[in-house]
Amino acid sequence: MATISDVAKAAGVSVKTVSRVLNKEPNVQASTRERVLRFMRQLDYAPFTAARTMRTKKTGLIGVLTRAITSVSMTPDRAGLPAVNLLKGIQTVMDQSEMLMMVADTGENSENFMKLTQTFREHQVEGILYVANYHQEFDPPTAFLEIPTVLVNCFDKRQRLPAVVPDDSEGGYLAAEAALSKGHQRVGLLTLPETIIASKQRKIGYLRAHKERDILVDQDLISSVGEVGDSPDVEQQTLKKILKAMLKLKNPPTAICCGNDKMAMNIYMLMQQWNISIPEQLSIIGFDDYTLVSELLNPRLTTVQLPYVEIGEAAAALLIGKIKGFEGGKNPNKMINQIIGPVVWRHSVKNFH
Amino acid sequence: MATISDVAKAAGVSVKTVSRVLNKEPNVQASTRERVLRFMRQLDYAPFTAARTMRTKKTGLIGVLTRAITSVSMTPDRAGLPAVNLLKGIQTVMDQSEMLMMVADTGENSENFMKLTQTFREHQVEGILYVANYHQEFDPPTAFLEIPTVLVNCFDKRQRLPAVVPDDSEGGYLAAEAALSKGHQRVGLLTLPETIIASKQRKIGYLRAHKERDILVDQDLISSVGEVGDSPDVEQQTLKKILKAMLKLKNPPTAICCGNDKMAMNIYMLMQQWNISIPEQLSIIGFDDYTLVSELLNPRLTTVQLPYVEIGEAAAALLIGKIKGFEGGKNPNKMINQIIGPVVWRHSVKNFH
DNA sequence: ATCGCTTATGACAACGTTGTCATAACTGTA
DNA sequence: TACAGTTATGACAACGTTGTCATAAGCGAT
Repeated sequence: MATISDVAKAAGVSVKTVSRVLNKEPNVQASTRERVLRFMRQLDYAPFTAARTMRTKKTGLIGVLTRAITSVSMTPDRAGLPAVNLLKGIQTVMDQSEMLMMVADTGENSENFMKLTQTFREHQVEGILYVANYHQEFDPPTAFLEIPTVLVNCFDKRQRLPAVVPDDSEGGYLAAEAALSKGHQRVGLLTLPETIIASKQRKIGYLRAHKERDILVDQDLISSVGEVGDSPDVEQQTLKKILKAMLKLKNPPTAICCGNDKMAMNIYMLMQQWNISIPEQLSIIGFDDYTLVSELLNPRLTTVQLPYVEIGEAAAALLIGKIKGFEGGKNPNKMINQIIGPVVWRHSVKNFH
Repeated sequence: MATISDVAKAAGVSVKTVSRVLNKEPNVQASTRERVLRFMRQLDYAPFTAARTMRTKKTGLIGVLTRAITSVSMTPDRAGLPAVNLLKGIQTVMDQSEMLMMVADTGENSENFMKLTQTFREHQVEGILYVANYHQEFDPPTAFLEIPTVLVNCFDKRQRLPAVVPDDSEGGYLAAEAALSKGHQRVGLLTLPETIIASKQRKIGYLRAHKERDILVDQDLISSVGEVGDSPDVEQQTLKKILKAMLKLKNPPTAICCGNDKMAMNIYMLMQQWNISIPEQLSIIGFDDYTLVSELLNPRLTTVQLPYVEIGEAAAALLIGKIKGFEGGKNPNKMINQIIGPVVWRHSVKNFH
């Protein structure tokens, strides 16, 4: 591999001059610059990042710590939108900023986690993105506090680190509104397990929407489906039971807000079995806009978009801003940035007006 | 940040001794080692990879060049199994080998591609994995030939680089056999666009299966669905037309092998509309085992598994083998390694026996 | 011709680590 | 007691690059 001094020798200049050309510094004569560049090409010279890093302490590296890759499941699980979409958003921004991602997947065990953080430190990453695969709380290790870090899809309760997360409360509001604004009076809410943050927050939004419209909330129309560890089969059975009970009420719901699009899909299946037509007899509102599901269901699913790509972008922009020293991202001063997408209107909600 | 010489000074030894402890070299007295380690912890010392790399030229870095992240589509497309599963397999092996992935997504434009390759070179990656998002041919740039490289889900026609790809021919054979072995005599084949390598090879396997059983192939039962650029809507229309024609034949198929699970899903929808029951009136065999689809369809889909995780693992093992100098991976001597999964039996194929 | 100012270039040290070689301190053997 | 062989340690250079400083060359104004 040719080095800077090989080029210098060939071009008959000092290494410093080659360095200047390399870094596009001023005060190099055009003719000299040309010649140096010519010899660089000729010798197939490539700068040696390690040496450069040694002097400048800059690597152009961003460490991405995640479970998004390993969590891409071969078996269908409760999880909704694949978390890789977060990476997609991050990738886009990194690409524009000439930064390179070092992706480390933590897999299942969290001891791996500390080891990988250490490795990042040794490689002198300039910033860290910690990407959770669903909206959750996260207690960052001290190493994170020493390097510019942004949390993605999770947050630090003690607010020491900036975070970008879905605005689930607003999402729950939008989901309920999707039904209420079309004249529905009895709107059911089937949430993911209650322990999940998204469930709690969306319920808050759902309640707010009812309050704003002075529509009384019926607790019989609200239920969480299953526990966190449930197998898909168990989950499906639980859903069936709950839904059956809800539809047997003397005053059943005319619309149901689902925990995610996959749950909506399961409901579609049940409705088909029970010969209940969507949306004529029952309207369905999903969550995620997992288009693989929402666009393929029949009728297509009206759902609240969970903008993972956007969230990833915002987080990456925020981080780059922190590193480069200028304020970047959507709300640079807020510690927790919340983002939610719009309702994507399709054909699963009946209009009573 | 503490350096090796800070530690040396604190412990009252030379830097070289600290270096020896760091690299677990022999010939260090136990007591000295202890003391050095103690001061390392105390000073929160972390070795500086850049400096180390400068001497050793080893980085522990593997460059992964891919479109698997960007290609995670928000809009439903023809693509089958998400290519991130390949990354998942790779990740597992890298983790075990103490290697770190530098993931660079090439996105759409291929000029990016050369730039990223160059960046890898500058960062002194010890090996490169090029991950295509569907089985295709690939013409590697010369830079790839100078660094240990393994192609994943694609291959070099001139066989200069080792590759791991799906065994689509065998897959096509297995798909056809899934029907033939259950007594079907008229098995349809609906392929993805003909230009795709998978389509061609699977057809070969399909034909071989028929030949082995001395069952005549009827060209009317074979068709490719759509062109590469088609929108989902157009594709669905095309599928509808082709399928309608095929089922109207005086001697219609009793089973159909699909290009992928998504296509199978579309067929399920059509069958539902046309009131044709699966598998009683028509058996369906998928491809991919995209469980999100295959496990949720009703009846669950019998399909040929496309083992992306395994393929990723094999490729990574092969690369690590090349780098570490020992023979690794499944078939270290073959340039093109083909892998396919088994038929996953579910309930979409009728048994005539 | 002289001065001051800008532009172009180079010499040299430094970054943190490890490889090479030298040497001191021990060990066991004759 | 002397000698060879092993073990533990350190001094120093080198890796490829860039930051600092020095200096030479060119230029316009006096």
